[in-house]
Amino acid sequence: MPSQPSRAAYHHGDLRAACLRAARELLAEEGGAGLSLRAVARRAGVSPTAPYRHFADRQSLVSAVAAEGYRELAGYLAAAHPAPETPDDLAAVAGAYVRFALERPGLFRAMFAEPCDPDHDERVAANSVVKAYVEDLVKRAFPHTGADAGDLATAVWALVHGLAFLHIDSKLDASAGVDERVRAAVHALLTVKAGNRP
Amino acid sequence: MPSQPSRAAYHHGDLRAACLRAARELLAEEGGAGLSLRAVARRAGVSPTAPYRHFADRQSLVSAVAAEGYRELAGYLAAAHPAPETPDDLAAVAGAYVRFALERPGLFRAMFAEPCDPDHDERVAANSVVKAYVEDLVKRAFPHTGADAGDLATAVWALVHGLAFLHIDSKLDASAGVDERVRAAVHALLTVKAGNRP
DNA sequence: TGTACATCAGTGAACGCGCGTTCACTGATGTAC
DNA sequence: TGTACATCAGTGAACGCGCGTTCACTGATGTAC
Repeated sequence: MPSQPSRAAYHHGDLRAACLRAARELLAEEGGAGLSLRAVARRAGVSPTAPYRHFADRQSLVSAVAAEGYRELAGYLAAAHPAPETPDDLAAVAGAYVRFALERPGLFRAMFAEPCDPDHDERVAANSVVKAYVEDLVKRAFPHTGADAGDLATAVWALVHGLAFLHIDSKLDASAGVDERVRAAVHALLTVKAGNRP
Repeated sequence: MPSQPSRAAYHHGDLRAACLRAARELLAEEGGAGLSLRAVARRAGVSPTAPYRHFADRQSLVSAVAAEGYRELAGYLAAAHPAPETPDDLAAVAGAYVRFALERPGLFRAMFAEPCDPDHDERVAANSVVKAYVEDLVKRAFPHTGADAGDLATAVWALVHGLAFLHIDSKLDASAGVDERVRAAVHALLTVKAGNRP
């Protein structure tokens, strides 16, 4: 008779989920260097080799965590503004992007600080979702920019991505409020393009 | 009698410089994970502990490499345009920034992909030089933007920094030419601000 | 110029560590009859 | 309902590895007299 069906259903319950949770905690506490299969197992309270039942190797674990991060980022952005249409809406989403990175620097680095393993389908798909989301977003906020819509999307993404990395790597003064700085920088870019609308 | 005064002056010649060179090669070939003191010593053809004569510990070596990278980046940008004054000049410098990252992704990551060790004076100084350079650059290209000059400098730096990272982490289609993409994105931003000039 | 000595760059053995991964295993769960 | 069996999640010992760092050392270089 199992104790509870939802938790600890059998041997462990859901070791895969527990590993992912442990991996995220390790990323938060020790950064990418601390993310080892053995550390994950230790934290999940399980033998060093147990995770191999759920992940082929270390790389596979990392990719799974990154994929989870991408999905979470997409949700985070959507929550910032459900249906952004104006440049101001877009600025709010941009702020959310940077905030996401600042609140989970370890995860954010794991997602972006290396080329995506092209063999890990789940990760590739999650990455694509974010990219498509950003492009769609920019196209919706600036529907009349015409042929350079892709360039604009790239520029916007690069701007917030650069702000995120410069902040988590402490390359900017932390004196000014982060949110303010993002807003100011994004507005400097967006004010312009808004003028392009008919 | 020493063989040659410039090279192999005594025991090794200039092991410190040889270590830095070896470290850069390792970064280029294997990335940050391959940069160990032992690997550096091996590559320099010296015993595993010899580098300790020149670097207090691993962190110190990494910081020295990063500092060298910052100085090199400053030179690289200056070479792209010796005295940038117009937005077009600035776009050229921005392109150089991204090219620098693409040509030395390992070094670029070592420079930026972690908070700067605040105890390593040389590294802190080199980092400041780049930051001041970017700010000065933007101020010179847009002398009349007034109070938000700092925000604009941040935005420009973030834009090129984001482009650099998105490229070296393969988050953008590599199909379009990198230089073209940078130019297009930078122009999207700069065209606007150029309109602010009297 | 020649000798005695101090300096210090590089050596080599050794330490303890955590890592990824393998393997044969155990023991609980689920299924077929 | 009860028993026999297959499945498979997790175990634990073991492997070989490269790492950072320590230590006492050696031997070449430079200096004082």
